[in-house]
Amino acid sequence: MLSQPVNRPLPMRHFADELPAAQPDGEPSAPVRAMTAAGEANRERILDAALACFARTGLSGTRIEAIAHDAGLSKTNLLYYFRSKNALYLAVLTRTLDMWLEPLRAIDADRDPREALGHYITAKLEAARDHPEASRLFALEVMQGAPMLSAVLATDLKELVDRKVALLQRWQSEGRLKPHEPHHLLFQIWATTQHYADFATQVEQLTGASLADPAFFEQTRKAILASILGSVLP
Amino acid sequence: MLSQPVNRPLPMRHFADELPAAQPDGEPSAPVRAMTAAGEANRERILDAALACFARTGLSGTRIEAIAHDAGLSKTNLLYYFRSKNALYLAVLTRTLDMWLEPLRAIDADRDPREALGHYITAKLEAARDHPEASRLFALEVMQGAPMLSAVLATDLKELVDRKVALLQRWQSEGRLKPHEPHHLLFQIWATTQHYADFATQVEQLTGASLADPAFFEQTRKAILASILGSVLP
DNA sequence: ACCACAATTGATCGAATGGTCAAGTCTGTG
DNA sequence: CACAGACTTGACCATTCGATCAATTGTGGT
Repeated sequence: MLSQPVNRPLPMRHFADELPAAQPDGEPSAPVRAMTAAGEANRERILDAALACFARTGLSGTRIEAIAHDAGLSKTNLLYYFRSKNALYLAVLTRTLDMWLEPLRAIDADRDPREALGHYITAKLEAARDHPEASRLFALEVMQGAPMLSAVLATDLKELVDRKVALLQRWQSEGRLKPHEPHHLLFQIWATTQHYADFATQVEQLTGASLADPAFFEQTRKAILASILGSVLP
Repeated sequence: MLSQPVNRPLPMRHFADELPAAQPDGEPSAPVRAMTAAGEANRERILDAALACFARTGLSGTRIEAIAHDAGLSKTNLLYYFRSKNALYLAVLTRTLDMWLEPLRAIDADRDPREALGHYITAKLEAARDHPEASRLFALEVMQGAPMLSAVLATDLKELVDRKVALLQRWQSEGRLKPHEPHHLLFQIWATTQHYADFATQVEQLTGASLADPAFFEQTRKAILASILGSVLP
């Protein structure tokens, strides 16, 4: 049984905690005094270190002390900035989520379908190359049933995807795309691009290369584009 | 510091332990007496329960007691069959690996490329439908750098993949497949099919359906076949 | 220079949990 | 039936790890 949280006053550094912050900004409404520059920097370093650790060993697999060590702080000091491991995990997730969803938003009704989808695939593959930890973090989270993210996924992501699916359907009805269940198209793009981040170990073991290698990146991009665009463009 | 393992005699049930068993069969070389029928059944139930648990919460996230509970045994009794959590985890992995790789082996030089690849994709999608936990287990393991599987992956899987890649290249040089980097073809098949198992939560949240629904399964299969076969068949 | 509060630390607590031990009970075989 | 050894159990140990607390140091603003 958990002991009642007591809810004593204590440091205002702990804002984006268990529940999504009331202020979407993430900043505390009226802290008595602003956070020191060093403090801000520490927060960032912690979040970076936490992302790396959580992406590598998952929530339960990472010791809070390892994160602190990687960030160059003591465990206790880390707990000063984030009241609990769960709070830190959630903070990392939310901080990364926007960046992760952004490319999808860029699929715009004004653009040419071929160009929009091509850009999207390229952007996703670049994200897989530049932020593989973010990809792995979400993969781990979603694969385990998204215990912390299900709410956001069911609302924000769902809504965003619904909009894009509608757009793809419109393009289809206008004859600018071949008939093709839009959801599957999205899944296919996600799956193939993220595969190179999530399973980088395997990819490297089998091909000897990684997305960090520009030639391999371009080869991969071409392969994905050919397969996916080929099946949806008229 | 770990205390020296002591290595006392003790029960012979513990065979496939930390390291891959000397006997690939997995059976102890000459047990004083054979395992009881009930014992065998328990072993299986433990492995089943462990697969489900590990796939849901990962190695560090599952308590050994939860597995025991799901299998209907006491924790101590489970530890009688598997000397440690790691040993059990490894046993689950190896037991599942063969089943997981089998469809790839079925890609045969004698068969027609279209038929062989079509069968492979279908088989992988069926596996994703019928054994999503196995898919998730491997995904978790590989995403974390395959700490327990890297040896097997680097040898068995690598060798198998090399053979199939060579076959695909031969088909290409014979003009029976369009030129297409074979590794990417395999990755694409793996990524798209496994996606429906690994990210089932997300798929269900966004589409309201799962592979368990025959109509959705068939729709998915068609979509994947169209995209992948379309890009490699002449 | 002072002071309120941010930042940092080391000691410590307590629950969770992997694993051990000693003592059984059950069962197939001679 | 007797017994060796498979199977089962509950008590217990040791450690890890998240989290708390009290106390100290650093620092920005007046």
